[in-house]
Amino acid sequence: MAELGGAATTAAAGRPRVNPARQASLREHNLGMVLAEIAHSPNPPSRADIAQLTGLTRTTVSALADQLIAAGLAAELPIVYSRKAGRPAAPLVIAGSTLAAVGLEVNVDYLGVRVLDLAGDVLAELVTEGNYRQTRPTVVVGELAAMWSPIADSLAGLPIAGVCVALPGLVHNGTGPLRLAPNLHWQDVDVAALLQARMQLGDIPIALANEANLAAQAEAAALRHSDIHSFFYVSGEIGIGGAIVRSGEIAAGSHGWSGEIGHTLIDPGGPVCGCGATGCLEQYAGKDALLRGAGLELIRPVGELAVLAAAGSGSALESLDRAGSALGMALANAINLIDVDTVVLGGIYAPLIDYLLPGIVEQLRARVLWQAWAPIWVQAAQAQGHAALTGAALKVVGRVLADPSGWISHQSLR
Amino acid sequence: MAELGGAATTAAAGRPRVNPARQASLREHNLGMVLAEIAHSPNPPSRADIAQLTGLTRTTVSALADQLIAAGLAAELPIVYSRKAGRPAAPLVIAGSTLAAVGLEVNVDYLGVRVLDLAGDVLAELVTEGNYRQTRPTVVVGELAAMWSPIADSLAGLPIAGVCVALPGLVHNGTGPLRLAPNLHWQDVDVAALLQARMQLGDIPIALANEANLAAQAEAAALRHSDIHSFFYVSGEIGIGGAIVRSGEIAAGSHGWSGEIGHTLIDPGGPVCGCGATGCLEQYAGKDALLRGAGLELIRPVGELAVLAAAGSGSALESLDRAGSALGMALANAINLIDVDTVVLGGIYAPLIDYLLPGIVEQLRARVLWQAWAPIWVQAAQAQGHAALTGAALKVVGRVLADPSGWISHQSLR
DNA sequence: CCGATTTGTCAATTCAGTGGACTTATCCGG
DNA sequence: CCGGATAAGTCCACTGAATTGACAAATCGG
Repeated sequence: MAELGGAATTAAAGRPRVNPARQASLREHNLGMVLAEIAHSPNPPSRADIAQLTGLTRTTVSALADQLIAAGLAAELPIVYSRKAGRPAAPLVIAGSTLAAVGLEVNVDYLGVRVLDLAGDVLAELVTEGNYRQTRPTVVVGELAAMWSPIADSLAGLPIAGVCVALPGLVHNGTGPLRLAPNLHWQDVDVAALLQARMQLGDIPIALANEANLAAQAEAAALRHSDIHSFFYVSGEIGIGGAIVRSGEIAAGSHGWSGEIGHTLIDPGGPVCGCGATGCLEQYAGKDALLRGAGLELIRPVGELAVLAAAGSGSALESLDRAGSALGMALANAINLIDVDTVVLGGIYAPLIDYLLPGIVEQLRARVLWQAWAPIWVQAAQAQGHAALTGAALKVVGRVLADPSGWISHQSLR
Repeated sequence: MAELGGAATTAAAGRPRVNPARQASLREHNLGMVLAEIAHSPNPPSRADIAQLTGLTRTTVSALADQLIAAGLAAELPIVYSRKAGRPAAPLVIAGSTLAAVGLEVNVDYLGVRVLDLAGDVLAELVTEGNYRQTRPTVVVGELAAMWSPIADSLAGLPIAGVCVALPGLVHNGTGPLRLAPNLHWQDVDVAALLQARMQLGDIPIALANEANLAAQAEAAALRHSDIHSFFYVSGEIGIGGAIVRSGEIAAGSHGWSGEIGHTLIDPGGPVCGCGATGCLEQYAGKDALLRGAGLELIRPVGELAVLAAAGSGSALESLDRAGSALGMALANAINLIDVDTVVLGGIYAPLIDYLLPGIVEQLRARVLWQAWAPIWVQAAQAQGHAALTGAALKVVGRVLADPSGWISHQSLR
């Protein structure tokens, strides 16, 4: 976004290049800017507000807004009487229910479908709890497609802007196959192709992404109206995922695999990890390690751990403290490396944050080089309830918001 | 760069915003694109070549090229007869000797000045070896300014595009004070203000940056015509610095402090580090640790270590192996986190790479999650001879190349 | 009801890039 | 030695997007 002439084309094995800018690029850019302003303002802005905020003239904003309204991407609210002098403003909002952004998720203990409209409101949703460890991809994808089909009917002709699937593993470049999902026990599965065959979506593109990255995207959206736009997101589940967010955007890395913090080295003499190495963070702060350390069965929900800790159970507190310290060490490494000043703890860590924080803070104090010069914030995630599912749908929404002209011309073709 | 309407303005404590695009933004963008093409093509391109490469029309490229030539940023070479049919092409190059980009460096064992022109050729250079541990900033900056003054005279009226200073420590945001340079023993020093007072440059801005980040910038320039544009750069010195390079640009982080890998945790039971924590990478792979492990005095040059290793010295090989393993562990963490597929070893590691590589590769094999799906490259730095000094000057060059219209209008004001 | 004020629109202007035709300059084959 | 083929660079009329300043619309306050 914000690239003149569309995104820079990173030609395979070539020097990074930028696209030429023509008159149409101006339109695309400014159209995107106006739509972003409508989408992200705390309350619906008027054309004049947008002109003020963007630096464009009212004339230009008017023309652009009209185009957005005509395309069904924005809408005018009834004018609101502000009891101030002057002609009252017509507030603009993102148009709801004009398109469907589909988020899907395959995770270790549930499958999910969530459909948002452009405004981010939920149009439909379905989550099936289950146990998907060591499953066969074709079967699970079939189940997911079966969940989709009644929802597809209920959407009744609403144009589908795209589909994005959250997966608990390494996804190659946002489209390529799922390389490795250790807890599902999947490897080199072309999830997009499997879904394409079963969902009957025609040529609607199916994107794949890592679950933690998408949860971070949902969190970035939740924090949009705060001052926090760059942070490191930690997603505590069976495994520990993470994502780097800069100015509200996921920094995905060269292959889309960035943010993997679960196998940070904590102690070379530590326990052997499922990945084959020794002393990984996951062995100290993963869900299994937390529960085992507290003497709980691995299938118990983490809520029980919080209950035990609140009751003062020694083994629970000890397990949480150990996990907190280990998390702190790994996060200190990460913060020194990528220089962010905020850490957001999601997944199972959010409800446990009070017990984890002392250990984390102690390690950050000791190990982050610049901790004396700038504050470091650690907080629980705002986005709740299958955040990755929301993030997946938001990714589709974001694509339309970032390039409304693309969507408009795409729509006008059908 | 590549942002329509100039860089996005990240307003303090506001949501990230983008600038409005007007006609002039088109010019700026395309002018920058044409200049970048001239600067980065392996051999001097003609107007027609540039049109081909950028996607602009020949007409447009001609107009833009003429503007660049008029501004003294580009120049036409004598036409070259290619023995092909058709009118011969006039090759365009970056104009040499039309402006001066000044790189300065304060490091632990030398001070340096290096002046490049826009084409990247060295116009002047002066390096003074010395021992600057535990020095007083005013004295050292005075020395540096004294080195500058004869060079300034020799540049005889060439316009100075900017000054950038490489420092071995945490620099706040590229301009703010130097927060901490442990080996110089400096803390919260406003180096820019000190230099401004002594260099008599008028209102020419003085930027500051971390030495490792700038060395990485030089390396990125050296690798420009290769296929490598994203990598993690490790700068082995007394301390161990690093930098993240993505598509040829330094990813500096929220405060400009990213890339610090020297205090990655290797073993919580390890030796106490100067930073106060235990088991940092620096204690295993820093210059002092390497020499001490090999039984050498700390003031010896690392060349002696390579000699000992080549002669088969057990303690030298052991020290190098230990360092290699530790580096491998830290790099595995970093690669999992930021997802790059290339590591460049600079500073003292470049000449020692053959001895370090086995340990590094072993750890990367064991700990990088995706190592089975994509190759990881580890190589020695190409840029030699005070790379940070070159990087500092290149940063100034880069600013002009990225925004030629800014430079042109700036120049026309005087 | 009228002036002040603010929103939204209209018309004329400016400016950058495009597309097609044209000029310039070379190579090559007869 | 000349003319056709070929490619580079330029000229010119045109298009499209944003700007500027004026104007119409709609409200508030006295």
